[in-house]
Amino acid sequence: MAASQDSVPAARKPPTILDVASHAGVSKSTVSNVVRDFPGVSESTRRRVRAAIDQLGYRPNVLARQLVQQRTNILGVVVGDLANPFFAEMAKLVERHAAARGYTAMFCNTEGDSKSEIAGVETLLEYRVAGIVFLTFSGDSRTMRETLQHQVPVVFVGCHEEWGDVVSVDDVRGAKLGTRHLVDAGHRRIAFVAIPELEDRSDVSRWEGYREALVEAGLGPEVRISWSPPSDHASVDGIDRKLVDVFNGPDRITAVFASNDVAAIALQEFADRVALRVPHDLSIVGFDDVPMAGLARISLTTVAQPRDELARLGIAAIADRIEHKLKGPPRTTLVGVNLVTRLSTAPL
Amino acid sequence: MAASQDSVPAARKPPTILDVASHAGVSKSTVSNVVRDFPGVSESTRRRVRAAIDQLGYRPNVLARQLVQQRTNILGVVVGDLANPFFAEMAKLVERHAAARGYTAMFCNTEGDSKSEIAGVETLLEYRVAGIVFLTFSGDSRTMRETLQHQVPVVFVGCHEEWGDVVSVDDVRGAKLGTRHLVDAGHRRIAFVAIPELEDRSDVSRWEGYREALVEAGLGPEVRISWSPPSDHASVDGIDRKLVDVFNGPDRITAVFASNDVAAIALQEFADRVALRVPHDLSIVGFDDVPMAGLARISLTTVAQPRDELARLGIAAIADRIEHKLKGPPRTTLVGVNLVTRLSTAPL
DNA sequence: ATGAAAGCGCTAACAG
DNA sequence: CTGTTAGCGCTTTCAT
Repeated sequence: MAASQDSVPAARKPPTILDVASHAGVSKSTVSNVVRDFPGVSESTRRRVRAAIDQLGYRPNVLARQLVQQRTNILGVVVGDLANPFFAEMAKLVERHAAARGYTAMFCNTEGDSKSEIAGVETLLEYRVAGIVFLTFSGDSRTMRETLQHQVPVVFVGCHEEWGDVVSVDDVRGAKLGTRHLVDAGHRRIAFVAIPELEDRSDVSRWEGYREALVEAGLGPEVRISWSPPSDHASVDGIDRKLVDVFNGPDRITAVFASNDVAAIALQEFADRVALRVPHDLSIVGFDDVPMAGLARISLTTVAQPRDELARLGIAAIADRIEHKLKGPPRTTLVGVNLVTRLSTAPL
Repeated sequence: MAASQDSVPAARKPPTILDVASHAGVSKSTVSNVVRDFPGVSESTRRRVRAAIDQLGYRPNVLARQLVQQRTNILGVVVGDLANPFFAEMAKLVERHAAARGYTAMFCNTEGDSKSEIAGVETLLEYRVAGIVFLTFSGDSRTMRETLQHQVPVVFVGCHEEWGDVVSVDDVRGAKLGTRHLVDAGHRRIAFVAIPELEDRSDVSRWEGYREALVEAGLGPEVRISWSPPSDHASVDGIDRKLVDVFNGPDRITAVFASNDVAAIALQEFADRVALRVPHDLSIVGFDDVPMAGLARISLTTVAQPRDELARLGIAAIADRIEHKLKGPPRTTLVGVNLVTRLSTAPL
């Protein structure tokens, strides 16, 4: 094989609709009509045009089309951490459902940083995305709302802000379910654990659910642990402590409700490291039901979110909004959660 | 708050460069010059224009710009399974490095299906992406090559095809390393496990490395297990068998080299289920070193790929190709792997 | 049934 | 230093 054959050539200019037109001996409008399957085109010309298209390898330029149509089929998807298995799966599902409805997804990973969240959204807006799907909203609601106001439809999937459509689980209910499971198992000293980098509005609701469950059970006080794995320290009710101390001593925490599975699994890992036995010394409940949670070796009790349903309804909501099938004030759709009981929890 | 305030309004038409121009009392070229930080613009007009931009909330229309410039800053990223933690992490890194070099990533999940791979690439091509990054290439090389030929630069990151730039680890060497670790531990009956849905060119190389390690050690024959978790059966050297039987009896397999961590962890899970002890009854080596592999409860011995380096070099390669800083025939860049020894392997 | 013409919002010469 | 002009590739009236 000659070297020249193997060389990577400068990208050749792709054929335009005009090339096809002259090749087929018709006007460009006719080509356009054929491409878009517009009715009134005679069978013979249609065939001729099709032939020219195949021959030249013509592919319509979406940018040009969308420029004249004044709207794109691009959906911006904002996600905090693609490496978090929950979001990875959601991203995949969102992409699939978007494609099924004729939209192309443009992702934007924000690292949970409100600065890059704004920057990402700005980029999406420059591409004139038809809508934005937030899988995480970690940012500053005020600023974001200002930059987005009246620009594009927005849907929050698995998270919530009151200024856009929402499709999510009832986080309060879910957290209550998870915490109550611990209460029912006889635990009295139950803490809430969150990873600060990932905190958003959902965490607030989950904290709320946790709190309500404690109150209803006449338990208290609530204990909030803010922990960045794999650190040995954490902020417990706002003050810095050695994490291991929290789980030892007479007043020790015997069970934890984590605001998501990543936090829960990190805590389990921590427990293993410091020779705390789960669930014997410490029961752990997570939130999300990431695939990993189901592994026998992890076996995490957790509150499962119906990921596919979230993605499907989320895309449906924004597509309907874009296509003006849905009008009026923001709508919230809540889907059910259910507790998956595994081996990370046990009676006290 | 009035209901009308909360309603989701029809997207307002965003201001154009002309609006800004008239607002600032200059021509649109001047606005354009300001936006693009073009030198020769007087400080006073620059300020006036900037003011108008802020006031109107003007945001350049990237589509229009890229249409006239005849090139986009969009990078297409083709990935087989975003939910696979290795690819999720790679996707995230690729997005970040792309952004750092001024490109926007457009992802396209193929489910390892060559049909949707083609469809996805077609879509990317319609958007006139500046280049395509393959994180997986599961497809039909022939067809793909035809559709891409002379269209856009292509880079294969962590996978390889000879018709584009490649940035990957030396899969053969990596697999040899992993397998040799088993050989050195005294294992004599070592099998190769792959999940058919995820197989691609890398798997072929990894099989090759596995084979070479066996040959060099004077061991054999090689055994290839093609398994779809969590099935109880698998194709062993082409014939269907109960998977558990492979690891029992006098001629039992005592160690396995899996073509990736997902397969390895699935196998470990299977072993747990059928009461095979890892590593006592069965040693397992994976490939990738996904974050999960490092959890104490998983503790998978595996061949680690330097993900960030792969992503960085991959983006550098394609960006250089796009920007004509790199010319000539396809180039292959191999980066080092290293074996991470954990508790899933032990001497026979 | 087909073609001509007017833009979509922007950049990039080129004039002034 | 600033404005004028000619497109980029396409869709969309409106004639023919």
